[in-house]
Amino acid sequence: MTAPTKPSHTGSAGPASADAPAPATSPASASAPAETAAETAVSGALLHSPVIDWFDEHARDLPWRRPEAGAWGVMVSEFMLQQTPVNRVLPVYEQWLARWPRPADLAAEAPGEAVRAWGRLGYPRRALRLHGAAAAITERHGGDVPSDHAQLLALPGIGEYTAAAVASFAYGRRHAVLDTNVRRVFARAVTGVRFPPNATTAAERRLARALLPDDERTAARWAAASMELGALVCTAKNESCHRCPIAARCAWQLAGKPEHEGPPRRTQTYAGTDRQVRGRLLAVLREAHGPVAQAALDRVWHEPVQRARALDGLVADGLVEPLAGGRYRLPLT
DNA sequence: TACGCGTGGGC
DNA sequence: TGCCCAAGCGT
Repeated sequence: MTAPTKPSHTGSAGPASADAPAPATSPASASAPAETAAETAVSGALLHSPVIDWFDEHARDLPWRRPEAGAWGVMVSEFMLQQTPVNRVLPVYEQWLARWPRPADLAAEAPGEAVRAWGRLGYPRRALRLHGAAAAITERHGGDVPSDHAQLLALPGIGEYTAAAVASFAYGRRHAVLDTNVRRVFARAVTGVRFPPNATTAAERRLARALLPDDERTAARWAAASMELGALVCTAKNESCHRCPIAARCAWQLAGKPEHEGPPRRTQTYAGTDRQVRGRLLAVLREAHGPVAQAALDRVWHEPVQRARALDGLVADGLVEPLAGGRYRLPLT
């Protein structure tokens, strides 16, 4: 119930408190400038107000941002948004919350029902983990989503980003929320490069912490605002610098928007992989309400070795339950 | 650290 | 058309 809706923020966005003296050793690529903590603090304070003001004006009205979503709504949305676009999440989110309005409601269901309701959002292990997290919340936290970062982090499917996001968005806590959007905004606005490194670095975490406003409420607004800026304006492709509230201070803009240097950005293959086979197998099981015969699964992929490997993988992951007589179903337990 | 893990839309 | 991308996590 503590979801911060649209509080005033214009208060003290105090100077950032950097814990580390200075990132003396910049990453191998030399992409990060050797900023002092003091310089970072100054630039951070200059960024907060324009970005938060922009957010107040342009933030999307998303269901998990409404007060009635609660911490559970925020948490469900964060699971679904891990690598899946907002527009595809919206309908599934609404159905999910209507069916399981509290963690205990989901925990009382078979995990296979979570997998089925997940539909075509992709990465269905997230559904299993969300079910597991709901069970853990019911058992260990009396059915309430914890607000403590460490307790969130201990739940299945919740990593560094999601723990910070739930604590910040649902409870207004002060955490560096470092997702792909924020990393891109920082890479451009502060570091002056087009894209962040492939994997999150210690330097990025330091920077995110240094840029975090001291005031808790302001920090939570900043987290949501910087993320939204990356999602709507400072996008990976076709960025809209003309709409950006900090374009005049953006290091990348000031440097003439240089092209990406360094290692190629990671791209994932899909066609012909086990992943594609797993997707087809699970699609059959989702649509069948009951055990499925081996023969029905055999039809989704012609190559028997890969097909068997994919099915074994699904079973090993707990997404599929093998039954006697070569039949399979979504897991009941 | 790098990789495996789904799915669909935009260009 | 392929390729790139989308609020990561676990190992």
